[in-house]
Amino acid sequence: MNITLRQLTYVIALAETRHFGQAAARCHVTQPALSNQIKELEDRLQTPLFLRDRKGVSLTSAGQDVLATAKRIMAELERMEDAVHWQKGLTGRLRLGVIPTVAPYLLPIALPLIRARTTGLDLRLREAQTADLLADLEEGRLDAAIIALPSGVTGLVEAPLFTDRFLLAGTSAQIARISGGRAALHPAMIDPELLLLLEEGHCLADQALEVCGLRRRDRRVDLGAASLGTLCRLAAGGLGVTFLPELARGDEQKATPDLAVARFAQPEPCRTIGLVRRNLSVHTDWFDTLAGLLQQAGTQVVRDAGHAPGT
Amino acid sequence: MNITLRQLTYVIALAETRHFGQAAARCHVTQPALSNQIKELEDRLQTPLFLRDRKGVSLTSAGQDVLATAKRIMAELERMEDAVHWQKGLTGRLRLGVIPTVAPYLLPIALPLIRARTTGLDLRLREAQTADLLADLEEGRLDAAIIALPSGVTGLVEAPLFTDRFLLAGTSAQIARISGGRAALHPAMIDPELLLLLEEGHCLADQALEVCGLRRRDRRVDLGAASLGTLCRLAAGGLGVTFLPELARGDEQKATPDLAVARFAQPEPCRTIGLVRRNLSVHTDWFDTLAGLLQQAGTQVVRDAGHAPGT
DNA sequence: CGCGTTTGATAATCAGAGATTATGAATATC
DNA sequence: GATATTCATAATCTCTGATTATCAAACGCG
Repeated sequence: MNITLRQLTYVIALAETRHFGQAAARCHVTQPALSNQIKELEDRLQTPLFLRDRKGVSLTSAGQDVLATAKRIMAELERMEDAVHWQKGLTGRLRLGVIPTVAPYLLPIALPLIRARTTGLDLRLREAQTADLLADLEEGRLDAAIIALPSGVTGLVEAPLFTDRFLLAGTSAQIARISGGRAALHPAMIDPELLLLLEEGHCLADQALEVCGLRRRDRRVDLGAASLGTLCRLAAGGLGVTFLPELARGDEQKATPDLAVARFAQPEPCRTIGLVRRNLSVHTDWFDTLAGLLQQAGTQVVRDAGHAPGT
Repeated sequence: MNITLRQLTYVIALAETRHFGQAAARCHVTQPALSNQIKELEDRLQTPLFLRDRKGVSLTSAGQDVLATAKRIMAELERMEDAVHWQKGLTGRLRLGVIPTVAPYLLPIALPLIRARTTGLDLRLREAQTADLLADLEEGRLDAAIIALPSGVTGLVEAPLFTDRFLLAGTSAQIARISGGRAALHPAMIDPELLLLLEEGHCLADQALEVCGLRRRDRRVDLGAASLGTLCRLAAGGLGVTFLPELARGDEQKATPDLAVARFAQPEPCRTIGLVRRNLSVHTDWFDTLAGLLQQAGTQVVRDAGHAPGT
C-alpha cells in the first residue's frame, strides 16, 4: 500500500481533535474507517504516529513530522486548485465578501456591470464586518473581499478601488450649531456626545472615532446602530449627527429627505475602499478585472452622490 | 471525487514521457487506467492539463502548475518518509555506496563494527565511482555514501571520517631512482611517463594527477587499471610507480610482497574520506552514529597499515 | 463492587474507485 | 488504401476503503 491523501487528511483531523470518533465525524466517515486508515499509515511507515493511552490521544514525534508534512501538502494542493481555477479568468464560483457600510450602496451598481462583463460567473456574496471577512479569506471560505484599506493583515493582496469621503449628516439645525457660523467645518468641532456611531465592530465607527480623535469609551452614551440607514434616521430625527460616507449619500438622502448633509473642509476625512484576496494564486487576471469593475462602479456612485442636493 | 496522489504521480509520468502508453508502463498500469485518472483530474479541476494533438502530448499552463505542485508534494512525502524512517535510529534498510578504492579495505573492518553496534540493520552496499554514487544519492537510490571529500555537490551533508595519505609504491629500484639519493621524496619528482593510474572516473586517479600537477592528456600511455590491486601488481612488476593510499597499504603489501612503499616528505599528499547524505531528513542520529563507526574503522586500518614493513 | 458509558480495535460485509481487457476513432505511414 | 500508432471509450472485475456490529479496556458512579 501507498500513502494516500485520505490518510493525511485523517491524520490532520485526528491531530486536531485528539479523538478518533470526532475526527471521523469531521471527515464524514465512521470511526472504524478512520482507525483503519491511521493504522494502515502507521504500518506503512512502520512507526506509531499516535499514542493511545488513558487520557486521550497524542502525537509521537514521528506523528508531528507527518502532521506538519500533511498540512504543507494540503496547503500546496489548495493553492494549486485555486490557481488553476482562477487561471481561467473571472468565471466559475466567486465568493465575495463585502462590509455592510459598502454593500447596499456599491453592489446595486456593481453587480450589473459584473454581469455584463462576465459569463458563467456564479457570484456568492457575504456581508459581514471586516474581521469576519478577513478570517474567512484566510481560511479559504472567501475568494476576495471589499473592505476599507488597509486590512492590517500580511499575506493579503490589496487593490485600492476608490476614495470615499466622510460627510457630516444630521438636521440642518444640528449642523448649523456645530459649524457655529464659520465656513470651514472640521471633525474636531463635533461634540462627542452628539456623535452617533454604528455598533461595535464596524470599521466605519472606528474610522469616525479616529477622525475625531476619540475613543469609544470616551463616550457616555453609545447608541450603536446596526446600519447606516438606521443611523441616518436617528440623525434626521435630531438625536445627533453622524458621519455619512459619500458612497451612501445618494441612497440615504433619498430614503430620509429630512437629512441635511455638509462637507468638511480640506483635508476631508475619508476612507479608501479596496479589494483584497489571499496571496495564493499566481494569476491575477480575474482579480484585476474585478477590481476594475468595482472601481468603475464605486467612482460612479460617489460621483452621482455629489450631484445630490443639500451640500 | 477528490484529487489523489495517484493522479499526481500519473501527471508526473505523463509530463515526463509525453506519451500515455509509456507513462502508464512506468506506473505499472495499463494505458486506459492512466488515461482515466488524468481525465478524472481534468474533470475535477475543470481544465485540460494536457494537449493531445497530432505530434504528441504537451502541457497546458494549468498542467504546468499542477505538475510543479505534484513534484513538490512528492518530494515532501519522500522527505517525510525518510525522516520518519531514520528517526528510529540506525535500523531498517540502509543503502550505502562506497568508492572502489575504499570499499575493499575499509569494509572488512567496518562491517563487524556496524554489526556489533546495531540490530536489525539491513545493510545494502553498492560499490561505484563517485559520480555514480552522487547521482544515486540525489535520486534517492542511496541513503549515504563513502567518498573522497569534497563532493562538490550542494545539498549534501558531509561528515569527514579520516585522512588517507598517499604513499609511493613500486619496486625498490624505481623508488630509489625517483628519490635519486635525496632524503625528501616529493610528488613532483615522479616522471609522468612512469606514473600508473586507475582507469578514467576513479577519483583517486584524478587526485594523483592533481598532486603531481598533471593532466591525464599530458601522458602518452594510459594504462588505466581497473583496481588498486591490479595497479600494485603492475607496479611490483617494475612497469612504473603508483600512488597507494595508506588505507590500502596493508592489504596490498600482503598480496604483493615485492611491492616497495615510500612515504612522501611533508606535506604528505592525502585525501579526506567522508560520509555524505542528502540533506532531507531532520534527524541525523543514524548518520552521526554511522560516521562514528566508520571513522573508528578507518583510523584503525590506516594505523595498522603504518605498522607494516617497508617504509 | 457491579453497572453503564466511553473509547478505540477488530471482524464481517458491502460499495465503489480504479484496475483490466477489448475495442473504437483519428491520424500518421508506407 | 491497408496498416500501425495512439489515445478514448465500454464492459467487467478486483480490491481498497467504507459500513455495521461487536468486543475489550478504562472510567465514572451509585
